[in-house]
Amino acid sequence: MFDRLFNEIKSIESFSDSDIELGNGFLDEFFIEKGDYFLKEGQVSRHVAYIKSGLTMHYRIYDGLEVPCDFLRENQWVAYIKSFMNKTPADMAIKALEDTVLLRLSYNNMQQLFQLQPKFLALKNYYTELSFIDTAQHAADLAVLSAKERYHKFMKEKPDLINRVPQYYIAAYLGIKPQSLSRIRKER
Amino acid sequence: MFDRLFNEIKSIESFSDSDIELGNGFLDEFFIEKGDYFLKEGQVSRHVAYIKSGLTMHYRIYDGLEVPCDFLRENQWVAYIKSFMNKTPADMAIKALEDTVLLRLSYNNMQQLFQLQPKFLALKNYYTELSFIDTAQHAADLAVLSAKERYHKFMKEKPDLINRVPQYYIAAYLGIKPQSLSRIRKER
DNA sequence: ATCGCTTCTTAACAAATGTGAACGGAAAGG
DNA sequence: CCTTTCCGTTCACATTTGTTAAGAAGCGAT
Repeated sequence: MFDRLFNEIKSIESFSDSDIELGNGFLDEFFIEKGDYFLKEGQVSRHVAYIKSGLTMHYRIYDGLEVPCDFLRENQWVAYIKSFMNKTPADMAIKALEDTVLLRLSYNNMQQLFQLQPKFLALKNYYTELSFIDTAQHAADLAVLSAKERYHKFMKEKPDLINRVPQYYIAAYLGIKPQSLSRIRKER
Repeated sequence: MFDRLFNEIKSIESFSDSDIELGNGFLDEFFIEKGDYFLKEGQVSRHVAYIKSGLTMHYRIYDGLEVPCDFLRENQWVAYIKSFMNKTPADMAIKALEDTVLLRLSYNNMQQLFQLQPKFLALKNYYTELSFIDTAQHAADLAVLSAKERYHKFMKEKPDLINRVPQYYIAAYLGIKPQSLSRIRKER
């Protein structure tokens, strides 16, 4: 059932089958309906989670407007590291844009897992680095590319999201207004 | 001599004095002249380093233009995780904007350190998360703030860099042209 | 299917940022 | 010390993006 996650994990840190079983024991399945929250602003994040199916969005509110900074979907990990690791109230929220099925790992379970098998620490490191690289690329795109170029790149790299994420969220993610995105889309 | 680094490390992961000594044994001091490179594009990064003094800049070339994505200075760690961890050629360069004194840690030494004391793995995790948070904030600023707001925020948060980094680099970091930055600076 | 609400589109105009060029001063190198 | 190059500034004008407002289209709930 969770083959994809486990095969991926094995290839990253050469986990044994017993490691996998160990890890599996600490996960619990969790469901979030479309529009509901994985993490609300002000809460301390207690879990990270692997997305079995569905779609989540990290975002902040600026001037009453929801501004996304990340979209995560099936076969990705969702977490707000800043709140989760430091146990501080989140200055950001995460909500489901679709009905979403998760495999959750709590903070305490994660710490136990790290004690029992330090390779899992290296694994978490690995995933953090992946997110870091993505975020750095997004920042570079915002600094260097025009609005039009950012949209075309988004379309090329995440074509599935174009139809799963409302356009005003995509616009905000790209740092432009919905009307501007509409204008860009109209050109050819 | 390295009190600041060691005190910081101790407070993060409750390292003992012998841990600190262990770590210290794996570091070597390294000097980079202003304008020289910590990492060239195309090279595989072999080290991370703690900056004792000086200033470095991560950047990419776009249209023949150097576009910074990070400035790091004394008491911070400099690294290009993507190349260093995956042993892939860097798609980015890091150079010194001032004469810079580093404490370097090689990839092999880091791995040894992780074997001998897994806490160091948690420490690396911690520093990666810090950079991640900074980068995510920078991306959000680029998406949400106007050029003027980005500049004022930069001035407020990193006032020392205003005088240490050439303005055309700051402009590129903020995602604007040098002339626009000049115009913003002129207004009062 | 209909109603009500949200999202998307369009347009005219305003504001912000980019472009190209010129100038002057600062810094670097001989 | 002089020369050369680089950097920061300024300006006029072009282009991009934002703003405001309105209507069309999509979507959910009844």
